[in-house]
Amino acid sequence: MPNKRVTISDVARVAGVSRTAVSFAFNNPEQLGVETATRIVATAHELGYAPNPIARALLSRRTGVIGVLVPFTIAQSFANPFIAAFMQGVGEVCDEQSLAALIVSPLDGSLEQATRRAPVDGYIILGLNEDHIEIAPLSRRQVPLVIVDGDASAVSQVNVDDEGGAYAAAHHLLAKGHRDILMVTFQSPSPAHENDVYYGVGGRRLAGYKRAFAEYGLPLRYDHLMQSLTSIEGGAAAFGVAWSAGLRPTSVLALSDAMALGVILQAKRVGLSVPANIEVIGFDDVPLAQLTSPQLTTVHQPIVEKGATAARLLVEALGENSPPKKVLLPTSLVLRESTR
Amino acid sequence: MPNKRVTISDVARVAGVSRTAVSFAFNNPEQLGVETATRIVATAHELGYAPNPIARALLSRRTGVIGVLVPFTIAQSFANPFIAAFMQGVGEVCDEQSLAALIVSPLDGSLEQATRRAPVDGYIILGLNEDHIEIAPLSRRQVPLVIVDGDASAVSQVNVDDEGGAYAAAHHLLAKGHRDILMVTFQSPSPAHENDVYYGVGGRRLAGYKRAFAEYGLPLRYDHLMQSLTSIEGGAAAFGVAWSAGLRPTSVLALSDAMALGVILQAKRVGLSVPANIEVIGFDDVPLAQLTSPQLTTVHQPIVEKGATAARLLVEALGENSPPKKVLLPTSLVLRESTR
DNA sequence: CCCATTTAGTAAACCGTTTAAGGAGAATGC
DNA sequence: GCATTCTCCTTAAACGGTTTACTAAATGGG
Repeated sequence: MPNKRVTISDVARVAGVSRTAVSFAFNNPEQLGVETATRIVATAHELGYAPNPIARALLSRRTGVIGVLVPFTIAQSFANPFIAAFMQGVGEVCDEQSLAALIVSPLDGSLEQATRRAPVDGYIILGLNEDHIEIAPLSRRQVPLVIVDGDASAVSQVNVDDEGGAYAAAHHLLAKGHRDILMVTFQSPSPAHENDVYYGVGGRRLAGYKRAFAEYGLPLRYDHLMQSLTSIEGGAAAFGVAWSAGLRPTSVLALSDAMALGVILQAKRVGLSVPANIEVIGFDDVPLAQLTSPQLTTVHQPIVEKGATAARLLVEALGENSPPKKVLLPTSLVLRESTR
Repeated sequence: MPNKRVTISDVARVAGVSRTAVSFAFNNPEQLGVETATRIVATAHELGYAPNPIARALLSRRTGVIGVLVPFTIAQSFANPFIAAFMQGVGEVCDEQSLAALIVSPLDGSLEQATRRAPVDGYIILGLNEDHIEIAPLSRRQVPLVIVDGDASAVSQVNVDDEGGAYAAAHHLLAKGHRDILMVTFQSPSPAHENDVYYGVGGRRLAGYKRAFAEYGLPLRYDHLMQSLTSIEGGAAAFGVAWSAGLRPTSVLALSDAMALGVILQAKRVGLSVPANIEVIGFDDVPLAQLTSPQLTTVHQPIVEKGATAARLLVEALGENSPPKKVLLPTSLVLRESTR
């Protein structure tokens, strides 16, 4: 029996004024006599009145919330150190702009469905192109967007040099003489063509590996490519499968740090020591990578900065007609203990 | 020049029907002739119409978003492994109930201000009592609430056995003969009385330490109690100050894992080896605690479950008049490598 | 063939605010 | 002393939907 929330009308009635007067008392006190204004405020306080943010948002067309569209469940997102670091960057801008950030996950498997329900002013979109089937309706509706780790022309985008970073990682191993290199990859969301492993972030990173291999006159061996989920468990599973299949690589290139950590875990389980018996390089350089043992050699990308940049671009896009911008952030190979 | 969003009126006009008909076409198709309904849906699709979630929320009094009120900035929250684990639990319930979760941070230093702007259906409140000055207005307004790590009577609450867990940790060290124990604590938010270190989570944990000390006929020595921020840096700083002050403890009790990790870091910096020269016990058992080197001995609390429980209770509170519930989850000492 | 019922749609009210336009009375200008 | 300007407050419309009540036409039963 939650007795109805007290509205502006209640305050108006009790104070014996119009609803407009109450609104003025808070937002435009100079329109009112001092005595009336203070009386209204007092009544409001007494009644425990707080303006309904939804009603306000409807009128102002601003919720003060920005959405971050991710292809994971909410639980997975919070468990994912990459997302956590990214959101930290988004959060910095939100804090400074007095905004809030909402993680928007697929609803019944559909991101588009989810966007129909989320009360947000605009979206940062992770890992999907502007013309992706789930995203296109948004741009069509002129919803302010920023694409991260994907392609866009009509809206702003933020990317990192995935290809270059991956090249550096693969080159490093090849230069040290490794020839039996296992690659652990994740599935790209909805590739443009079936079996198109070159789509999206994963594709760009693989392209980097490929270029390095090519420089050594080697092809990218698809039988040395294990696909799994981008999580510690996924990485462990991938290495487990490879090992069971009889592969005995001398090093591993993982498409994400989480997978790399899983690989290391599983390698230890089958009795290998890292980096003595097998060297492992990850990708992303999540904060966690410095805390594990061994510390992870990985391709650094400025995740927090990426999040902050995306948020800043979205804030811009929320304003008057601002032209779309393209930002490319650098990557770099960070040598730690999981390689010799 | 973002041409206005297409509204239900636009669709109605183009399709040559009333706004009601358009609404029916989506929510109540059986009220309409099949031919009309499909025509309306087609027009809507063509125009790229999507109902405005805000308008909908205003009418239904439901946004589908639950707020998590935390005393940190958004950026800090996402960087905080405890919050991350907690939100993972909240997220599990959100995923299953098709809800979203919004982290609500202080606005201009005031949580109460922040709650006036957030478009949410109810709040999970971390670490503040129901009658806290920032919270009271909410309960007064009958906003559905769940208090976590705090006291409540009119609304549901979720707690863990902080006192018991802390007791176990202190007891463990004392039983091994330690007598020179440093305690690293964080400041409780807005204590009931000035200098009341026994307020809130921190207070309950300290009380547990105190009980263990008492069993050994020892007082809680306040000159062995360093207060700092609950972060890795904060822990490092606290140990640094203690060390500089000439303290040479044989073990450390930290009120959070983050602080414990900071202590270990700083201990290593001054040339100590953990656990050989100094033993360290944390609190919380964040997922990270198992990945560090040495792995952290700590008091386990079921963080994810705590988040999920809180979310479930809030979902209940969102429904018809449901009585408030009190849940107490257990804690347990987990021995790992930071103790011998 | 007439009355009752169903079908297919509409008009109007409502959710809780803000804002543009306006009006009554007091103060000011000339 | 009358027109004009302030001051202070109100009325009404708007934001973008949903829902209740109602109506006109079609159908059915006897």
